[in-house]
Amino acid sequence: MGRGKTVIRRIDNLTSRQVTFSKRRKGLINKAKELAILCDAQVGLVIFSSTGKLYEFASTSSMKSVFERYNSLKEENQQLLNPSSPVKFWQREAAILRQQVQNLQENHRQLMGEQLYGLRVEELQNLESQLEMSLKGVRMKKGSLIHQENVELYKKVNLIRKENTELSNKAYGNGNGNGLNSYVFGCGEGSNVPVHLQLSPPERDTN
Amino acid sequence: MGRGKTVIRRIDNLTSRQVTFSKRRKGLINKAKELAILCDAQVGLVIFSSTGKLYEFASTSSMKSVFERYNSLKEENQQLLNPSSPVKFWQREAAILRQQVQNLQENHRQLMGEQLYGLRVEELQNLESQLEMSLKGVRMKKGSLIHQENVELYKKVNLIRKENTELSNKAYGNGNGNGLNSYVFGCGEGSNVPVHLQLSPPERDTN
DNA sequence: AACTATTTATAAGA
DNA sequence: TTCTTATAAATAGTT
Repeated sequence: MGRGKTVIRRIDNLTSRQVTFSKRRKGLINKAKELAILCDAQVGLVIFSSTGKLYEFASTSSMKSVFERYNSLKEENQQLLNPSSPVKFWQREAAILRQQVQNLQENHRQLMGEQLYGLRVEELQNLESQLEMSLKGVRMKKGSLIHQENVELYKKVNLIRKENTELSNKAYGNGNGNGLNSYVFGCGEGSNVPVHLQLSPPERDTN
Repeated sequence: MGRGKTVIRRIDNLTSRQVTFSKRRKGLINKAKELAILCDAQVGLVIFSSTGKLYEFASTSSMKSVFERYNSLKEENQQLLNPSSPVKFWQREAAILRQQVQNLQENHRQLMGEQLYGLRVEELQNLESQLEMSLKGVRMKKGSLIHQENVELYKKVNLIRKENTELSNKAYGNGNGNGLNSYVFGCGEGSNVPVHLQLSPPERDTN
């Protein structure tokens, strides 16, 4: 890809070899990244220049984890002779779990309304029903939670109001106030207007 | 490089992800080879597919030598190379995966409208919005799928109708039939009633 | 698995 | 080194 066709053979000229190395190294690492992201793969790449300088890329946290995975997998071949080895057990365990994670992830994505490509109309219909059910459940829960909170707030306000009344009575004498004046007490600033509290109306259902 | 510009983001569709993986993996390994030859570099490349399958390339005799060089340069522990405890690795792997499964399962249950106990109103609100979005996506997908199927059926029916007309003309001579008779042909049994097909109305949106 | 329209990478030149 | 540009190569979408 360039001004001329290139034969794959060691570049003799030092300068152009270095330039090519720099360009292609960048390209290679970039492609490794893209593969990892696009295809959900784990990639480890190590490059030593002819002068011994190290360049690396690992799609996961560290090159170490890539190496470990590589070695563990390679180890499998040697452990094959010993079928009852604990390594085998854990490898199988990991494989099962990995599959489980993949299934759950796919399921999750579909529940999030993504990755709907392969589905048939019937399957989409089921998904839709499921989502409607879920939505209903969530809305009910939210509604009852809000209701409950309101009830508690209402109680609290009533309690405070009662306290106010009692304080008012204490301050102005027992037979004096009619109880309505108690509202001018309150919390000092900002709350000198009577508050009319009631339960909030039930959540409207948009369905 | 292809029929369309590609955004670097996980490919949702499983099939095309696998196809892309296969193509790009080949390309990447090829580029790694070329870099090694052209620029006289030592390259090690390890790729794990999302299903856990291993692909590798090492420009020198073995991946091990690449790792050794890497480790000696990084001055890291050499125990990676003589894996004294592959069991440990797989145990850790399994633990991580198990945690992942648990998280996904909890998430899944909440998306299914279950296990909503600990959530606050705000969290429920977010969940509700998410579900509404998902539902919208699913309905759109379903709608377009049904529409598409209808369009194709419509085309097919038109084609068959045309064939019928032509057959009718052949059977009764060119100037003879008025074309309507063609309907009495058809598929033998069960379909001797003229069918009036049209595109179905757009999906009603219950939202 | 092929094909091909496009995009992307890069060789050569500045 | 870095930028530009012509061209080779890779590959996304399609068959």
